[in-house]
Amino acid sequence: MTSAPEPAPEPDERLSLVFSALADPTRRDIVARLTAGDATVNELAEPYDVSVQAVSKHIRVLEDAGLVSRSRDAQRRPCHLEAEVFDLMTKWIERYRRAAEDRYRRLDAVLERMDAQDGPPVPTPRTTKEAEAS
Amino acid sequence: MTSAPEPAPEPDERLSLVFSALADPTRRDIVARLTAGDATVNELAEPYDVSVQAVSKHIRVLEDAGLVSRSRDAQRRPCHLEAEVFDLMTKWIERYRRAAEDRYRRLDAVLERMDAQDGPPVPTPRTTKEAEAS
DNA sequence: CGATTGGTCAACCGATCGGTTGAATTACCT
DNA sequence: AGGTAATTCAACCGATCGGTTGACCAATCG
Repeated sequence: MTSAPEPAPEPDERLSLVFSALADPTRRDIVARLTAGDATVNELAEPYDVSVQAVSKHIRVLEDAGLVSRSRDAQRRPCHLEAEVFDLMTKWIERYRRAAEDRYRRLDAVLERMDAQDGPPVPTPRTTKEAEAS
Repeated sequence: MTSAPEPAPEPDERLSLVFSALADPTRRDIVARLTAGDATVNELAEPYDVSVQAVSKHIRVLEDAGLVSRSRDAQRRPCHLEAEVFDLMTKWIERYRRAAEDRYRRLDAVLERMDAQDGPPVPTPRTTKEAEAS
């Protein structure tokens, strides 16, 4: 009972966990430091002026988000940065960055056409309502 | 007093705001829908079964994070998705994704060397403690 | 003008968060 | 076996979060 088999969260909740985990500056700093190599809880806790328990909790959050994994080394539990998750984030972000770019391009095209002819009276970009109707 | 000039948050806090804003699935959904075009608060609130005030708050959070901007159109306040912020996130993520990759490459090199000679007795990756000493 | 539409402000509520302290657990070391 | 180092568990605390309801602007329409 001590180790539940982790019911494998669906990707949307996974994203929530990852973003939420990285919303805390201390947690981001821990991630940054782990890029230099694996580290134990005590090593990670040393630079901050909070209790070791607090850092342990932070690591737990990162672990639940899939950002770090841990192995066993005697009584130590070294933390290891998982790279895979960054791909997940990059994919999510890239999708919307690209969409925004496309929107810019479309707007540019409209402006160009407006410039070529005289002024059509609808310069406002389409709302989602209008988009649904198409 | 009603409109403070926004003291321009430093990049680290900015990252906290962005990640925190995107940690909520409703907010991510709003962002997704805004890629199809600008939309008003009421339009954005319509699909969800929460109050308009709640959605208004969500939009406020996205705005504070710099993810959306708003203009005026009569009594309407159309929301517009800001693309710039995604670059900030991508830059942050890419940095650590790359670092993780480098770490893999270094490990591969070590393993190769171990394979060429007989076995050097230190297969464990360096800890941050050790990294500091170098 | 008064009524209505679009949106926000204010106060409140239960849940979660980041932090604490104290006790328990686990594995090593004489 | 006893001691101690590394980590986690448990209970608690104040602050913030996501949500509600009700009142309050602000701008348009009759």
